This record gives sequence, structure tokens and C-alpha cells, in this order.
Amino acid sequence: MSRALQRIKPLERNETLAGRAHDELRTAIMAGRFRPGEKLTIRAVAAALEISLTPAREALFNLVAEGALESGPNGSVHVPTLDEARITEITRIRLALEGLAAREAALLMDDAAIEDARRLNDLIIKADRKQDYAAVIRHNWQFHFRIYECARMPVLVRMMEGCWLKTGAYLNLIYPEFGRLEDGMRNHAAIVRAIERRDPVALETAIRRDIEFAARILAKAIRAEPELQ
Amino acid sequence: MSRALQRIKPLERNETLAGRAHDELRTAIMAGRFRPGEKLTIRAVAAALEISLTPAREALFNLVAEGALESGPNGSVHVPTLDEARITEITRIRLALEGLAAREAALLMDDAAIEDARRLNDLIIKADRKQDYAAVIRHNWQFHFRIYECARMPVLVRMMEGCWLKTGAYLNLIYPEFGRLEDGMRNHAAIVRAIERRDPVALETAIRRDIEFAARILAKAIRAEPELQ
DNA sequence: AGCGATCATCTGATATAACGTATAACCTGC
DNA sequence: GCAGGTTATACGTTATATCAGATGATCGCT
Repeated sequence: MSRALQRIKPLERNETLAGRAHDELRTAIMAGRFRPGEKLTIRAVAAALEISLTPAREALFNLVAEGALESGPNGSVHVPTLDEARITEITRIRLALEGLAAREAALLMDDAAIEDARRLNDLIIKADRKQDYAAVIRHNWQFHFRIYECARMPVLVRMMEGCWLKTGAYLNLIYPEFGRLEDGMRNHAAIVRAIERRDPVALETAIRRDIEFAARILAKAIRAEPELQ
Repeated sequence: MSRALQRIKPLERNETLAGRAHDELRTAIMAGRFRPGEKLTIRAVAAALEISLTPAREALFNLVAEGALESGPNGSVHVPTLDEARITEITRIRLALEGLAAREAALLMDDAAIEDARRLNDLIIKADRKQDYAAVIRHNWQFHFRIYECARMPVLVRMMEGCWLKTGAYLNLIYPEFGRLEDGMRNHAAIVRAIERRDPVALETAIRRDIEFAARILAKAIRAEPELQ
């Protein structure tokens, strides 16, 4: 093969419409653009994304299979709602999974990853100061998963994403209160210190505190607006 | 609405062709009826189940979204294969998740559940004696999840099922060796004793031993047949 | 006014057809 | 006999049509 041909990159797989719809809905859920319990119809999704029913349907039911959406009676699809029992359950799962990821990641993070995490934490703080809570949510996700992916456990990452997706619709419910609290900042600072020292125990402790803190805020927010259960 | 009508459950999704196809494939995967790495085409599934492409496709890709199958290049779908790193990862996840479920279940199991578990364990032993390994696999699944469901954590149950599905194709690879080993029987006996005493620590310990035992057998089997990676 | 039945509309489920691409079997020229 | 190109087949993707069940509104009756 000629040298010139070797430099040509393989064709990027033209993402399918169903795949793009899936990603689009996924990020919309994470960004809290849907209200908890909101019904998503196949036709509405198809119309919004200007695709036909088939890929829209596939995206919706794949998200159901993934746990990011829930299916109701008669094949209807809804954004999941959370009651306190569900929050408690997801929190306990997160403690187990993210604790595992944190311990492993602390041992495997390279300097680039540590620097990325530090930078993302700064971005969170800056976005919070500017009250750009959409950016806070996005950077908070990136901050956590930049750390977790260093554990090199892709199945685990996927499961943790599933947990985050289930609570995604509530994230903008708890801002701005969440961001402004000193505790949240302190937890993230502790996480950064722990990864800088590559200390598995300290990192797991800091992550656990962050998870439990978020759970408390979320439970309080839901108690305040019980119609969202 | 009358009380009787309130108890009627709405039509569930698994009464659709896509839902039934999903269940059918799911149990087939668990039973190890597909070889690791085997390619599943939409048309083949549709023909086998005598349905059209649409529900067959939906079932396949929902299983991919669920993590029970994997998607390759050009939208092809395969039964997942495991290498040793993947086995290690899934084992560590299982230890975290099933450990959590076991601790919780030990505190919540009622007498009926304990009796069910005891009965299922007897069925495993009987099926093993008759060398009916399909029944061993099925009852082993039921035994574990009869316990886990007592934790009343449905999200957690779904995640644990995902772990089991990923290894499902390899289960009949490790029989009959797996069933015949004394250690496996001892682990299950320890599990039964722990739930009878409703002892969370003992149950978690026993479950962990069972998981680690299964992982060792599985890793050994894969080393013996490296072409299945 | 309240209640119930009828009908239009919405929505999900499925089949089928059309299209583009990948795979492999085949063929041709050397 | 074999390398390279060509055709045929298989496959995934998507759009559309059709059907059935659910939903909701309108109208008539009491």
C-alpha cells in the first residue's frame, strides 16, 4: 500500500439516524430538558428530530432498555420519576459502583487525567459563579467520568452512566441551590486532592461524601415538590 | 373504579412481538444456547421466531442497549465474548452489587423466601446429580435472584441481571465441571445457612465466595479454549 | 346539569418495500 | 493458477402503509 493511502483515515461510520436520535435524547435527559414523568411519544420525537417513526421508536425503546427512560402501560414511554425509596436505592448503588471505580482510578490515573480533572473542577466553579447551571451539570458529569474512565472498566462506566441518567431529569431541579453550597465545593476539592496524591481510600471517601451530599439535596428537593414524584 | 378492576394489570409490553422476541432471546442467551461471538442477524431472528424484521430488530438492539449483546461494525450484533480482563471486571462489579443485595436481603427475607431458596438449592443438587445442566443453570439463576429480589431494590436487580447476561453464553461451557465441584456445593450450603440465620455478613461472605469461585472456573475454561475469546 | 354512548383522533405495533452498502462468489485477462 | 475487478446475494437502515387499541370530545338522553 502506498504511503499516501496509509495516511487516509478510515471512513467514520455514518451514524445512523436511530443512533443520533439516541444520543440526542440521552444528552437532553442528562441536561434535564425533560420534566420528570413527561411522556415522550414516538411521533413527537420523530417530528422534533425530523426523522420517521422507525428510528425514533428504536431510540426511545433502547433508552428504556438502558434504564434511562421507563415504559408505562400501552407501550408509552416516560421520563423516570423518583421517590425517596428510589433515590435511596440509586444512592446505595452509586456508592458501591463509584466507590469501586474511585479506588481503581486512583491507582491508574496518569498526569494528563489528573490535570483534566483539575481543569474541569475549575470550569465547574467558574460556571457556578456565572450561574450557568447547564454548564455546571455538564462539567460535573465530565469531571466525575474523567476520573472513573481511568479505572479502565468499561462495563462499570456504562452502569454508572445508567445511574446518572435516571436522576438526570432532576438535576436542574436542585440547582442553583446545589452549586452554591459550600459542602459541594469542599467535596470536589477533596476529590482533587485525593487524586493528586493517588490515594484510593481518600478518593473513595471524598466521592462517597459527594454522592451522599447530592442525594440529600435531591431528596430535600423532591420533598419540597411532591408533585414531581 | 371497582376494587377488582384495580387489580387488573395493564397489558405489559412483553405481550408484543418485540417484547416476546426480547424475552425469548434473553432466556436463550442465559441458557447458553448461543456460542460466544456468534453473529445474530435480524433476518435470521425474524425467520426463527416467524416475525417480521421490525420486532426482531427491536429485540436485538434493545438487548444491545441492555448490555446483553454487543454491536459490531456495520450494525451487526454478536453474542459477547469475554477475555480475562473482562471477567475480572465483571467479577468485581458482581462482588460490589451482589454483596450489597445480599446484605440487604438477609435482613428482609421472609420465611417463604427462605423456604424457596432452600427448595431451589435442592433442585440444583438434584439436577446436577441427573446431569441435567440446563436445569442447573436455570435453578442457579432462580436461587440467586430469589434472594436478591428480597432486597427490594429493582434497579439493582436489573443491573445484576445485566452482569449475569454477559456471562450467560459461557455458562454451559463450564459445565459439567462447575456443578461437580465440591466447593460450589459448599458455597451454596453456606448461603442457605446464612439466610436461615438472617446474617448479613455471613451471607455476603458466602455470596462473595460463590462469585469468586465461579470466576475462577470461568477464567480457567477460557484459558483452555482461547478461540472463544 | 349530569351521565353515557358514539365517533374522530391519537398512538403504538407490525409488515413491507425501497435503498445503500458489505460480503463473497464468480469471472476475466494475464 | 492467480490477481483484480464484477456481479449477485445478504444485510442493515429507513420510510411508509395499515391495523388495532386507547383517548378524548361531542352529542343526545334522562
